[in-house]
Amino acid sequence: MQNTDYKRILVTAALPYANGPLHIGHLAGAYLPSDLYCRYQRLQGRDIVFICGSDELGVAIMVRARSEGITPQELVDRYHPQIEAAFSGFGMSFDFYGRTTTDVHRETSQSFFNKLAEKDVFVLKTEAQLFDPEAGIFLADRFVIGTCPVCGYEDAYGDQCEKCGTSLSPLELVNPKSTLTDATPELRETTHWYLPLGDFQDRLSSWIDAHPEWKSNVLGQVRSWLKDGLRDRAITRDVPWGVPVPDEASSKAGVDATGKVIYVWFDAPIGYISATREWAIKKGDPELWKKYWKDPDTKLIHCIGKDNIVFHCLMFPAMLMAHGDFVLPENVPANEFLNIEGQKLSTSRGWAVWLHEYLEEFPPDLLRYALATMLPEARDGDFSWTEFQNRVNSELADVLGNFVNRTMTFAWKNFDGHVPELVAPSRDDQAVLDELAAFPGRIGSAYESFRNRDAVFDTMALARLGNKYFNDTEPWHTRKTDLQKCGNTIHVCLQLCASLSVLMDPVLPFSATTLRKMLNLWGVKSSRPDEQSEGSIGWEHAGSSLLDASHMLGRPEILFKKVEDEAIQMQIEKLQSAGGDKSQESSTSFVPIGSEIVYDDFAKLDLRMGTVVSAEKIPRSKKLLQLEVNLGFESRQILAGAAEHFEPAELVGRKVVIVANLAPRKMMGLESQGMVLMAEDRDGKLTLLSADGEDGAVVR
RNA sequence: GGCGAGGUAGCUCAGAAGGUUAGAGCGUCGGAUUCAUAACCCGAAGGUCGGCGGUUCAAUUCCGCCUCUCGCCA
Repeated sequence: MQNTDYKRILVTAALPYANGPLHIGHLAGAYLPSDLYCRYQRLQGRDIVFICGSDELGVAIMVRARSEGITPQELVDRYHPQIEAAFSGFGMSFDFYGRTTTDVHRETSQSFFNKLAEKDVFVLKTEAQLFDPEAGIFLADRFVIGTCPVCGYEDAYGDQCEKCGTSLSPLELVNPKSTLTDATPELRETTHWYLPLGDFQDRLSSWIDAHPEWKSNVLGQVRSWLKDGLRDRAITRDVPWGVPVPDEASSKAGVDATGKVIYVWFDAPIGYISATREWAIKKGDPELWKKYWKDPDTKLIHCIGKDNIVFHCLMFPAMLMAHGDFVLPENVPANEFLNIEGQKLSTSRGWAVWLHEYLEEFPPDLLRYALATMLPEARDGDFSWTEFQNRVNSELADVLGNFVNRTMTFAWKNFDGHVPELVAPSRDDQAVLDELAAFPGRIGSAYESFRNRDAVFDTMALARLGNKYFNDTEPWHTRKTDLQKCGNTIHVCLQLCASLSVLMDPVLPFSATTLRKMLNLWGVKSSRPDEQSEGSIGWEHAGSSLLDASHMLGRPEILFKKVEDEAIQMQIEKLQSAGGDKSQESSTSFVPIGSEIVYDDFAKLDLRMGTVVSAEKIPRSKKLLQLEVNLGFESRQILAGAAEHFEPAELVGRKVVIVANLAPRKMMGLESQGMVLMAEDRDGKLTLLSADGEDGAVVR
């Protein structure tokens, strides 16, 4: 149930991981939605604090720094300011943007950890893990590579072979190697703290059950985890980059915690708390943070992408429950993912729109608006540059910008830049003013329930209403026939502009400010935390007239310039060349030549010619085709992983080379008696290997 | 493989305690208009609501199976 009695709101946006720049997916997932919400709430005059910061700890950053030959601190010192600058360029209105390498964060995380240790929440387990003797650290599965015991692929990861898809544990690899140093890992015993999530299962379940209003994608995911049953999760790591396990906890447990740190997923959400503490310190009231984290009158909202659901809906709440002093999140409105031009976003492939690059080309409001209309609220969404252009040109410029512009220029041309008086309003005039009164409530309730797209759409509807009213009342006629009537129209249109300047502020904060300047409208509350605003005009006032008759307007200017085709074309080309170059780069590299063999090794293979007699798809398999191959003297059933490359019909009658003495193997319940040889291009495309010999001919 | 979320007009997406002609914006086509950023306004065409079955007087909406996309887990 939604409690509306909260006295204050605390909003957190997922901490971006400081190992690279931000892209459009970040913005669409967590940051724009949370910023819309916070700006709206500030205009409502609510007591709200908006917290975010860089997540700077953890193995991935350490590894990245190592590969660049710099220290982890140097790496995060590079990205933290970049990320912060991109956020600020897009107008993210954080009350505080922190980072997890601060003393306050270390202290906060450790005391949280200690508190849980004191309460005997943790479980300790000792296990053998792979240790890199050269780097002096324990290795996550992912950082061990070696030869796959199943298919012989030499660069299989410790958790899975990417070639044959087999799930592995690092201990199964032949010739395991550390990806950090190439050293051969050794098995060593190590002890770790675990959070026994199972102990919280019942409390988490009933807490989740009390929130049927959460988004279905979130509830579905969380219930699925709960149904599976929650397992213990290790919350410490043997890694030299993180918050050290505190002495109190380690001596209490009697464990030497040298070199052990708190797992990044444990300390990162605590980063919300530590950033709030730093905010309070900066405000000169160091205890102020407690009001937002510990007073049950606080409504806590976590804005995240869907990849973070389990941590924010189960793990962190369990931590907060275990600690006992903190409020639990009231909602976790997670968004889905945003694709770009129909393809999954991929930073490694260069398929991304980087925020700092965008800011060099276009004003931030354009992307804020376009993204807000495409937010992946219920399912994965798609960003395309032409869609961006359409949104900007036909909605921002044509509908909103043009409405403001036609109203303003009309007022200047015919009323000397003054707001005409409203005298004896017609039924049409009054009807529009009445409609206006409903907008703040309608848009507001959409923001309130995280339906941001609806909110933005309804905002634009006000400009549409204005255009229609302008057309219907035809002031360009009435200025000659009935100046009073004409004045009424412009009066009402100007009121709509003024209201828009407030109602559009969450999505288009920069343009809203420009519009207010054009209208010479002062005294509106700020939607930013850092601007001292004496303003008394808030969200609810936007439903009524904000401009007095004879109020002097400022000069009109174009609010939104159209985006030209060339600019869009450039962006598309840039994207494709970035994405294309990368894929070419990876595909130009041929698979390296395998290790040398002697003739006898080759002679073991019995290769034969054959003819495909029949071919059909195997119903439940994506890759496999079931082939009947005639070898002249006998017929074989062979399963070939070629379903994605050939239609069964096109294989029938083809001459093929097969490995005839390969041990039979069962796949999908069918026996495969051999293997059809195919050539695999760098892009993974398969073609048959063939010759003209008779069926059964030996291939040498 | 198990689980979760989705598959609705050309595009981006709403919606439906099951019930007369399934909606919006953009795009397209036609009309009207000229104050305005060749903008605005009006109208029209466009959908077997992923497929197949079932429940029902009635399903796109409920149930089952299948299929495709994305994700989580193993």
